[in-house]
Amino acid sequence: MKYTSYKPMNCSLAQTLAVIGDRWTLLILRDIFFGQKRFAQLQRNLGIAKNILAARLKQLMEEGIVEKRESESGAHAEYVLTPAGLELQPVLLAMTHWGDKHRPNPKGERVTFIERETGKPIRRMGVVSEDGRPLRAREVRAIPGPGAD
Amino acid sequence: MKYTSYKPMNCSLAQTLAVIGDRWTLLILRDIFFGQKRFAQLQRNLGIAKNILAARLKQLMEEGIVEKRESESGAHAEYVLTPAGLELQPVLLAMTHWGDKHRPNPKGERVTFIERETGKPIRRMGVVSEDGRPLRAREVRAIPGPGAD
DNA sequence: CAGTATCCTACGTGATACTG
DNA sequence: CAGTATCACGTAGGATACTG
Repeated sequence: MKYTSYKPMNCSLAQTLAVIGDRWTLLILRDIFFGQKRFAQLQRNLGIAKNILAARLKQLMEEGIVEKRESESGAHAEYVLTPAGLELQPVLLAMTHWGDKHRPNPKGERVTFIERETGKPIRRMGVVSEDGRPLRAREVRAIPGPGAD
Repeated sequence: MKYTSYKPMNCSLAQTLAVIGDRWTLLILRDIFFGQKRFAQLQRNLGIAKNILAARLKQLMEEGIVEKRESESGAHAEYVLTPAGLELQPVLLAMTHWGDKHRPNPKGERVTFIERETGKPIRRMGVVSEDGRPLRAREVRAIPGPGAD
């Protein structure tokens, strides 16, 4: 009768969904990845209700994805990604790449990710073999590990 | 007053969420990636209500992620991934990797992805520069493209 | 500015019964 | 087996007013 929770599932994907699977969470993280730090900025950019944003940020803090701190001037609060949060970048980028390819804007790419130092676009997110060859979906197989049921 | 829809957002990430952002969708896709093909299998493995599963599969077909076909014997229906669906694999794998690392099962890795031909584990999903160097989140920058607002 | 506190409602979900 | 139909429910989401 209650909504099924992701938490008790012994599945790495479900565990990730327990953290970022809510409707707004990934969009909030996107904005934080893009440099937004403040509550009001996030709220305006996203058009999200304040109570929802507050709840999601609280949840992200409890999950260790985001940290709250004072700004340098001490004038306001800032939300920044923790190391665990930063490691969500491959997830965000893989989803962004897929959307840009399969649900494109007719005017072209909406966003390009470049390497900060060289200015060159990064490589498209993809599955890669141990020695660096790109693999297609069918060339990959999943086998249960010690933590499987 | 209505739930905010992802569709009108000019954002590649939001577009992807419009396709796979529902609570059950990614878990269904996971099972299909893992080789499940039939309605009853999916329903039992996931513990999902039949009407929900039917609705999600229908949606996935409309979005061009999954196709329905007859089994070879003709005895039952099968759901298989389209090319666009197969290209979601990086998303699934990135999420699985994150969950396995940051929400681990104490007994060890829940699943390992190996290259079918060599049997060797694939490389961990990560952001990579044009010439193949792994990049950390902070070394990547997003710049607006022609499809940006 | 950065939230809480309330209240309301629509929607996603879940259970079950039924059908070709 | 592979769904459809119906109904009942909880909760996520939304709007708004208020607070330190």
